[in-house]
Amino acid sequence: MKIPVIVIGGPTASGKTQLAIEWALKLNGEIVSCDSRQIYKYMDIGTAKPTLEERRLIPHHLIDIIYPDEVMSAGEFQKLARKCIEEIYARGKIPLLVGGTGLYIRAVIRDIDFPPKVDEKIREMIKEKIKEKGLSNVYRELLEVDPVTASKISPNDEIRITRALEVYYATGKPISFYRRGIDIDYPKYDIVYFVLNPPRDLLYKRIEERVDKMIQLGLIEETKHILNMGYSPGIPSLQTLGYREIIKYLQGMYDLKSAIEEIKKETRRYAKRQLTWFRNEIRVKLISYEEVKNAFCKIARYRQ
RNA sequence: GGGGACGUAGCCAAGCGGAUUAAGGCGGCGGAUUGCAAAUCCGCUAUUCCUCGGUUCGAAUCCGGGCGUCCCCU
Repeated sequence: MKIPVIVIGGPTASGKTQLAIEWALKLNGEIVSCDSRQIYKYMDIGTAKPTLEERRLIPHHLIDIIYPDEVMSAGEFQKLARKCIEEIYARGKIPLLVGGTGLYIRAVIRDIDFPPKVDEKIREMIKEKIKEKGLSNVYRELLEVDPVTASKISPNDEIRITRALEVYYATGKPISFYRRGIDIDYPKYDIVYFVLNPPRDLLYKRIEERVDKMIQLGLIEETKHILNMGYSPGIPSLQTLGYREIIKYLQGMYDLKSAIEEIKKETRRYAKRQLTWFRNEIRVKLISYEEVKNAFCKIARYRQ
């Protein structure tokens, strides 16, 4: 028998946290956060983590699991989340997978096998090569060793070109080899996948309010604090929306007002990207706030 | 009342008679996304240049009237 898993996705500021807690209480569930930023310690305000009270009310997993200078990946996350889900279920509770990182959710619930871990040195080597020979030449190289993947990637997409090439060098096989036979079904668990989909104007309003609130709560101080601990402003975790702009403000590249405007704008765009992802994810149920109650009926059978 | 400047997409803005089928930026919208994903990347977004008329083979570009905005003088 497959383990039942309730998935709640949705764009940032759509109210996932609150809904998840509400449902977890009703279902006797526990929450597995599926958020690529809330995994970081110290980054609390800017990632809108659930409060300590909320976490006391319902156990939340996979929050605060690594330090800002550590790196998480979809593959690593997949393992961690699956372990959580199994443990929760073994405890006689219902796992709720909730968050805004669509790729992480997909990695957990679909049957995706990621290529084996690649030595950091290989990536460094490729980055060096890009610096020396230029991205277009490195892209041409990918075109030769893995034309299938290359044709799907933009010649400007440095991150994906690097990845495809590093997998090729590390394993001798094109990354497209590892993508074959991916099942688009949900073979792993018994999934009910909801996506919160508020009207665009309401969502944007909520984003504005949330960003203002983050500033009030001390996003600037939090950023300073992380920097003071010795973390470099250049590390991937600090490229996170919000922290990135505040760092620029602290460096004098923005005045505060512009920084805040920039965060709002970028958050809107981020929400849009999330919606694109969720909209095109298979077998999801997009629900408005009005439909939330009705949606719960579909999962009420799990109530104990 | 007199003089001057200007009026190009939601906003900013280039073009100043024919390589324009009207640059570019911002914003907006859509999409991709398989071990960095709150990252990264891609696409779309003015059949028309305030308006009416004129000059011309040809006008956003020149001329005139109208409307509007701004500045200066009185």
